[in-house]
Amino acid sequence: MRVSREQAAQNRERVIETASRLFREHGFDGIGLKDLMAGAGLTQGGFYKQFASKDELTALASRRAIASSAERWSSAAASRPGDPLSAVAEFYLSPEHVAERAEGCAFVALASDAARQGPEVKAEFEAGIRANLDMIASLSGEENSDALLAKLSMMVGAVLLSRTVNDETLARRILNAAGSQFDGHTKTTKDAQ
Amino acid sequence: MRVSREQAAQNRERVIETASRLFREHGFDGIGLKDLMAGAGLTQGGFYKQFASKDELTALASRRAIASSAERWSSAAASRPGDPLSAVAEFYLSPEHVAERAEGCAFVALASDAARQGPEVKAEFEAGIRANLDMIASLSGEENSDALLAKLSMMVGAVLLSRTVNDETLARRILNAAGSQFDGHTKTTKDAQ
DNA sequence: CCAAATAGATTGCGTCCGACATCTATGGCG
DNA sequence: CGCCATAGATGTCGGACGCAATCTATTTGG
Repeated sequence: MRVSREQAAQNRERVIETASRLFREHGFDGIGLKDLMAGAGLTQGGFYKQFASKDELTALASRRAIASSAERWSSAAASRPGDPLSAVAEFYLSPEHVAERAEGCAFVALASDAARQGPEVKAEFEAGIRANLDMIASLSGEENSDALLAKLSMMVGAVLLSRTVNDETLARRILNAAGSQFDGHTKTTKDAQ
Repeated sequence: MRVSREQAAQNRERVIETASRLFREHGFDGIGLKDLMAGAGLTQGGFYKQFASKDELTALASRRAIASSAERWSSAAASRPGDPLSAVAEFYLSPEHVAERAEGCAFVALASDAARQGPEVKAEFEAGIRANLDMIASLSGEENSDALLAKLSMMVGAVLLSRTVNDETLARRILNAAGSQFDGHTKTTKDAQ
């Protein structure tokens, strides 16, 4: 059935938005076009009128996922103007964020997958990393961007590793270990032995 | 055709070994049983006489990949007895290691995938993280295991992120940023601006 | 100690399912 | 009315998984 031009544009956006969540949850190879479209309330048939290929949607959804993650960073930073970096770390390294696979950090959820994708997808990740770095640099006033890159790497790695273990206690220990690098001894989550 | 008992055992090992490399290269969902068996010089037919399911092979191959990574850590550490941790970092954060997807660190290559797997696979990653932590703790003599966990997270995150970008210069910058956290200013790779 | 029977590793084929991609029909918007 | 976004059906391919046939290493009866 034909829908309004505006409706069609909204549908396209909804597909991208849905894909950004479902890809994070299941991986690029872990979910098919049928389920992606169904997640947006559509059927698979119309997919190729909106997108050239699954790869194109992969790139678009990557950009969306990364942008969504960036918003969470800046809103966390805004919540503690005095020390935005530790605010970001506290949010980022929380068990709640680790549990939110579909809406959590795109780097954590998709980096292993992205490494195997083509230049289009990698370009989105590259731009996302640069943007993220610029953002926390301007927020924190830190001049040494290498130190920020190292911290970003650590945060991504910590959440990633904490998602691969069964033991909840170990998962928190990893998060706390990374968190303690930010502020000496401020606990970022409830204590873990 | 029947082969000797010993030959069959070797075949099984070769399948696991092959899978540990091909999974790292293509992801758990990125390669099928046919190609996995073909990589070991066998056909798909006999798979289920050796393994209960693809998931079982996934867990076995994860263990193998992690063990293989651990060997590289300890051999790197052994190459510089005076400062094993920086030796590990230098090897780990090198562009060569980043390029070696099939034989590089299993955490980097498979962590995003592992986070979506069942408890069997996660158990292998959990054990691998613990073993890795114990190893570098005894090697470095560092008592603060949280500091080591943070460094491990940073190294994994740095290699992971550097694999997701197109720009080689940015990739090296990420690696160097992580490397500089180990020894103040020792360069871990050739200069990147 | 050898030959026949058995065990079992591997193959090739088949089934079922879901993937991506394409085409036609529909029916409401412009 | 004509365009076009969507639905539904279809094609082709590759996925996981299973089974019967094959052929030989191993075991065992003589």
